[in-house]
Amino acid sequence: MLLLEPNGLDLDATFGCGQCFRWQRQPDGSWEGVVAGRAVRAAILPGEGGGRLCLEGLAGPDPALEPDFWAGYFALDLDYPALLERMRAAHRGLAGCIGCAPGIRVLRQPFFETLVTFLISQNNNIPRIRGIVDRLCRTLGQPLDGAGRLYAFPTPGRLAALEEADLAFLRAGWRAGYILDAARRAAAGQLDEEALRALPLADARARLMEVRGVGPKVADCTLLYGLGRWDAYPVDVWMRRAGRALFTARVKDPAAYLNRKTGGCAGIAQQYIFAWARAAGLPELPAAGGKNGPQRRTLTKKAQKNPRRD
DNA sequence: CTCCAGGGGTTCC
DNA sequence: GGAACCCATGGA
Repeated sequence: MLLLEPNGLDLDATFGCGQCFRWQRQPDGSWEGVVAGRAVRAAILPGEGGGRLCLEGLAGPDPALEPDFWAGYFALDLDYPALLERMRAAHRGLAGCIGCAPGIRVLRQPFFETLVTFLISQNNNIPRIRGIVDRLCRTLGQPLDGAGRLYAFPTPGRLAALEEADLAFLRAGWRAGYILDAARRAAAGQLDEEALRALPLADARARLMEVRGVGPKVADCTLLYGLGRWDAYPVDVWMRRAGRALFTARVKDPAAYLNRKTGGCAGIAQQYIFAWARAAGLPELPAAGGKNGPQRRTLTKKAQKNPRRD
């Protein structure tokens, strides 16, 4: 068992915000998840000073032996309270967004699974993403316990040997081919994690986008969540982007900006803005400049399907 | 039955 | 370059 200073970390908000898909909430409010072959139960124990983050090992190395690994995963090595204070001070609209979920932390997730899960996430919704990822791990990941409940994420090598038909059980649609291409490149050493961490941002991004199915959005999410590239969006950049989003929308509709095809990632600020959008109930918004205007597409589709007039 | 879910590839102009 | 369309699924 490992106890860490949570520094304001909110597990529900962090695991539920759509940056990760393998943590499962338990009836008692704790969370079970597998990270890089380590299965743990996580909970915030009440106590003085915001309590303690408690990590109980379920399989793999005991968390107590790897405090740095877990502190890194939860980004506890960053002074998040100070970071949030800077963000709040720098932008009024952003302050409101942060207020909706101040306990969200951008996790540092394993590279390959982040890449694959965000390939799966495209044009998809969170419950189904979770289902596909679960089937993927359950079927092709290494079992971590005797109960058949905990599985590691499949390795690139395991996936690289498969054909698209072998992944039909995933029911992931066209994304299956993308997964295989990513796996084959990773297995062949064409997606070297350390290189991607060290490369200038634009180069790392371009390298990722060589993978079939990786566009701007998946690349950005992988850089941020899976490669710890905080520099992908240095403070001034994400502040400017978030600021532009909020100002453009007159602090009314940041989600419209975030839904734009290439502008989806506002770095560390992104999840707070999404939290704001969720709290505000965003669905009916007419996505400003989205991939294709909803009404338009409907009309076109209808017209195509029903060419005859009356 | 229709829409759509936090993309991306392809194919037009 | 931008715009339109397609891609497979499953839930509402």
